[in-house]
Amino acid sequence: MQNASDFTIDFMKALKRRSQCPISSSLEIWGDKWSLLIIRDLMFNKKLTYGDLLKTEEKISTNILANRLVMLENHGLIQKLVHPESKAKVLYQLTPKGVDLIPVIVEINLWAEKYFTLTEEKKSLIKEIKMDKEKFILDSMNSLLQP
Amino acid sequence: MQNASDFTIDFMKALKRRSQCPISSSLEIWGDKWSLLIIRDLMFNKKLTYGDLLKTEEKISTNILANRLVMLENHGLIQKLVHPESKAKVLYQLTPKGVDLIPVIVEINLWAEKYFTLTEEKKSLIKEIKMDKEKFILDSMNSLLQP
DNA sequence: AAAATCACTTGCATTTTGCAAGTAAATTAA
DNA sequence: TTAATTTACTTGCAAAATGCAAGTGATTTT
Repeated sequence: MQNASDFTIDFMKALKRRSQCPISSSLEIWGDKWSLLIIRDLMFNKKLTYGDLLKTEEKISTNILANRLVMLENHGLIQKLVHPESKAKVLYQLTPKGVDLIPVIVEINLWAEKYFTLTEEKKSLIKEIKMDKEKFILDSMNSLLQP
Repeated sequence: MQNASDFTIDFMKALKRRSQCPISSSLEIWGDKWSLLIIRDLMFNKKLTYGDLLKTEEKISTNILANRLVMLENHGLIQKLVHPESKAKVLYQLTPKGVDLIPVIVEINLWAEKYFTLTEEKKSLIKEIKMDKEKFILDSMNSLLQP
């Protein structure tokens, strides 16, 4: 289905921008139902395997996950790492470009807290954000950027 | 194609959440390539007609625009207004729920400015945001919330 | 009255999504 | 050592969404 040259076509298509608008350009990379969920998971867990990402509550499909990981990797938001214990496993982590999406993730959380009913766990996370948003963002980014 | 009962099914489907996660719940409403572009346009222009929204640089298709407008309206992010001059025209504007997405839009702009080449116009907008982000957000929201 | 504009709707081809089975390489269990 | 399991995808297929362009009924303009 999706072989190397098909993928290249998709990737090249994504490089051709609908407009010069920053919002539009961004949505072309991660404006779908799944990509920010992957960013979310890597933000909270630092390094995850393909299998870890498959097991989330939202139950992403294998082909969608594979496709999104390749897109995010090719756009420089995530990178693959060698797994310390197993050649069969791949680890993914955010790049600095991906880490820079944390303020977006934080603002989405704040918006959602206002309009959705959330679990106590999510509520306490958001309470923590609200105590000092900028500090939360900075700490999260620093934590993710060190090895 | 999309009649009232088909639409109800779609809308009810969107109410059933993949998970309790705030990010996931949000993406289920506006996590696509087009919805935040509509929010963007209403943020900068306050009230727009269907035809105005069709004429943007990104060239959204008529069926996609119609579908997104209905979804955003049904989820309470935008509302329709009677046009002061014409029964043929409909005006759309952001509700407070939609206005509350401005911090998200702002953070996306800041992210994009770091990773894309932007026009001078967009650069100066972002320069203005950076001068005092919270003030920019507050002023934008207040401006949109008054009649 | 005819033509143009408006907000959609529709037909159709293409693309994407989602389900579930498949595959080759690596690892673990027997 | 062999067999079974795990891993990261890949694939086949049906359903759903997207995008192009024409269509439609109501309203407005010529």
